Amino acid sequence: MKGWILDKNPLVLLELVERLGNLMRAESRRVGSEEQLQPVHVEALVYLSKANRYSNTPQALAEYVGITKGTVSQSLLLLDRRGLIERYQDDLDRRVVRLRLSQTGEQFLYDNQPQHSWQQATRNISPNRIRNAVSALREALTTLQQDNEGSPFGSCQGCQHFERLSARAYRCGLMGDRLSGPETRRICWLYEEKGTGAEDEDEEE
Amino acid sequence: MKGWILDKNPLVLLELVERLGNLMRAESRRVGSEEQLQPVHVEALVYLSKANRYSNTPQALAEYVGITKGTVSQSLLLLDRRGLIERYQDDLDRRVVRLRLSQTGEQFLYDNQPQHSWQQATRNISPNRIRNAVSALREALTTLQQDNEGSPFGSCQGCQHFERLSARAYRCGLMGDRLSGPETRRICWLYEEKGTGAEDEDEEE
DNA sequence: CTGCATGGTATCGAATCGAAACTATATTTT
DNA sequence: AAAATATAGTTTCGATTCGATACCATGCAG
Repeated sequence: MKGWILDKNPLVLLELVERLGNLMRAESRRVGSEEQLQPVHVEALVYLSKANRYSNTPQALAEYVGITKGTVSQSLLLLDRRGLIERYQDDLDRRVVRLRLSQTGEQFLYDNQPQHSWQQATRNISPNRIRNAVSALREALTTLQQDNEGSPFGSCQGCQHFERLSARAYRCGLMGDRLSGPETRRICWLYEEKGTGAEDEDEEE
Repeated sequence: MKGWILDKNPLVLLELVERLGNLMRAESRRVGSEEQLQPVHVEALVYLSKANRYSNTPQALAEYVGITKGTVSQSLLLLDRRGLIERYQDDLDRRVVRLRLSQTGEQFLYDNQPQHSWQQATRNISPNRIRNAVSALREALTTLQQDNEGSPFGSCQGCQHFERLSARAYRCGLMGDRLSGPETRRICWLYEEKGTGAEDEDEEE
């Protein structure tokens, strides 16, 4: 048994992350209960409100919420029946389905504000402390994703494919598209850490 | 410049917390799959390994994981059948059921180490940054719990009922029991924030 | 054309989940 | 002390998620 007290213990941090995660999940449950939506449905809507053009597909969503594509397909069916999202085919690859929030979906998020309680809860935390916490958790997330070789999910800043063409013009080097300023802040599952290269290469034995 | 303006945005922090939560949940799923256990079962085992004498009940567990007592009852039934936990009646109040990990349960956690990947992921984060992150998240948690009037869940340090009798003797002022050193570090759902507490300063790196 | 990979859907059984009814023990009121 | 109420858990029910698997359609390589 580890006899560590103190806030420096990573396990204390894990404890907090899990508890906060549980509470926000409960919040999603509360928000969705009125519309008969499960937490995962609310999460999906929130995700879609934040995903960029490469990441608004069932597969990306499945990776993001950590469930299988079959299950996601079910959830999307439900959300579609309720008119909260729209599904349409991709032009180039007709296998892929693209997703977007419908007007009703946008309205739902606007009315219910799943993130409101979090904003309230963090209103008195100084920007500095937020930034420090973000920094630490981001590092944990990056390492965790590398270890599990799961999909990254990040936004353009910090992505190795991100290119700045001029003051206000950006570009994704991987896909070749030009990106608007706001789009560079959305969630992308093609994200790859701008590593120094020789950091943690796969060393098998 | 390493810092990015948006890092100060609480929503970025929420995003990280939720993603880390999802990943750890997936980790629980992975850990439990071998024994046919659902994530919530693994979470319950981990909780029981950390709960103090006032918090090893179905009700506390239900509050902690954020599901209803009926559902928890089901899960406990399953864990009992598998021999991972033991249930016994409380002496004073015969309505309450006390829970503890069985030998098999302890062994299961020891063998599978649900927290291992987290420990790995945070191994390179300096104690200072951990402490800062803990401080920020703890404040968010406290406020969130107050707003939702949910149960607190904390450990003795920082609890207003905590009394230090001598160098190594402690006491819970609410329940009146003397507590061992290790016990003061376990999870307690009677926790109540010490009203006028110490303010933590911001530390930059 | 053929074979194979990939994105998504359909189906099925197992299990969670909340709600509500229910039991048993405690506590408060009358 | 009896009655009313509160509390801790269990049980039951129907709805839903979930993973696994099979399946379908499109893309792609040879």
